[in-house]
Amino acid sequence: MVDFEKMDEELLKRITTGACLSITGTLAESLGKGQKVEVLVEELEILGDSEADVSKGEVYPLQPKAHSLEFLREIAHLRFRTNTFGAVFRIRHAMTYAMHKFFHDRGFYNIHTPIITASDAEGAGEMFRVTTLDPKNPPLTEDGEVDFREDFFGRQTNLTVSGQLEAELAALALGKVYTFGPTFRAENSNTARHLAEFWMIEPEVAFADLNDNMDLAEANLKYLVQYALDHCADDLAFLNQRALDEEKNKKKEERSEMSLLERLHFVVEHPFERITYTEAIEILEKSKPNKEKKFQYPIQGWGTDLQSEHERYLVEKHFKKPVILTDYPKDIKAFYMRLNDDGKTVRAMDILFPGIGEIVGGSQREERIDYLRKRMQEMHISEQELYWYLDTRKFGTAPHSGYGLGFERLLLFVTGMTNVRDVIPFPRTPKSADF
RNA sequence: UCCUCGGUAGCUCAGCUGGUUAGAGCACCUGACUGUUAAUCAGGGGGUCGCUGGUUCAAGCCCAGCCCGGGGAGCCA
Repeated sequence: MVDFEKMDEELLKRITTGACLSITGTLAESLGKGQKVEVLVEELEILGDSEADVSKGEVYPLQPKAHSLEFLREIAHLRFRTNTFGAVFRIRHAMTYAMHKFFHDRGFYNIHTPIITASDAEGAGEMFRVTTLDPKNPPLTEDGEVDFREDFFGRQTNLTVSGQLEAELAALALGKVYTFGPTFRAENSNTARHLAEFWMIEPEVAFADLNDNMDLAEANLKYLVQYALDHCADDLAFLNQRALDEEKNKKKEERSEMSLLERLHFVVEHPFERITYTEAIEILEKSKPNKEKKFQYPIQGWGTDLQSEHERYLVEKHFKKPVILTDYPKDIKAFYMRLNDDGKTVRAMDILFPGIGEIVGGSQREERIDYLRKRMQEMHISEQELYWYLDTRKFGTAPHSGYGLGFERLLLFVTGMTNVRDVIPFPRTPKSADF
């Protein structure tokens, strides 16, 4: 509250949207509506003018009005200043802290797995090459190929697509470990759920089977959601209202059945549904949309991977809660997953969340070296390159399990935002690495 | 990468079946006002209509290619 007669008019004029002020005054009961208290300004200093050069047609991009998230993404260096992104990134911090607390309180050790890696055999996705060679004039071998022996590490290296294999090494010594770090995928994925650089949490537990793994993951997700409810109430209330306002512009059938806060409470209060892939196929085959041919991809019987529309049906229509799908056919899963006694399925689990899809992917690992070698051969994965991984099976192996949790996908659920690009400060996506 | 919708002022958008000097609200500037809380009153400046090429007497509007963004799909976390 400024007394216009006591303040320098020129000074007041300089206060534009975005300016940084230092104010000294008296806190008093407010006469205005919509607020209880206000500061009666005695001293006012402008620490930082928000100086757009009007003669050049410049403007401070943030205006006192609602901006589209797409526009704010283009000015990611300034979007921290909006109340929406303030709330989102405070929650991101809280979730980071809560993640470490969850694992620490349960006796897990945090392992820093390498970001630059020489292995490219994991099959988790396309990798980014790391090199210091001159792209215009690389050293060549006699065969005319690029000679990576001349490269910085003396071999081809990439950015990691997963810390899992290294985490397994640690788990088979320390017992319970987890990683929490950046992960890179050079896939040309253009969706609201994928980033080229994202953060992943990968716990790995010795002597744990798939059931232990599911229990851990479910507890993990519920703990984080509960932590947000307990510690980020103001920001969640704001985001809840924001989402409700957004929904007003949508058609009735496109609106969600529950508000953000209702969804968070619901997840904490209800057990996740656990079913096998085989049971899921049966449900889908008998489902209404399948019989009425409403699915774009009709259920082709046992063996094929589920499409997004099938996962959404199970989670959003059939069970109406998070679903853990287990025991997938081995042919659609990674080489390190433990083979079941039926010889055709593996001890895999995916956790599917409403509106997000796969938020967790994990498995009980194949600890039996013969089975593991056989799978690697079938999938053309070099034993020489992964000798260090096989060594853990060779020398005193143990049953163990783990999973990967996509941090940004979790944040989508907790914040109610709908695009992963809006829950990471500086998103990296195909054709976009600004700031 | 595929399908689909879109790209008009700093932002959000309008622009009818192609037809004179391309509009609104907000923002910005000037002045007035001042118990104001995102939108007080009056006036003003501001647009190579994504880019390139084509059709036409005439293109913001039609056609082609490209670039960028949204939504959906695939890949996955």
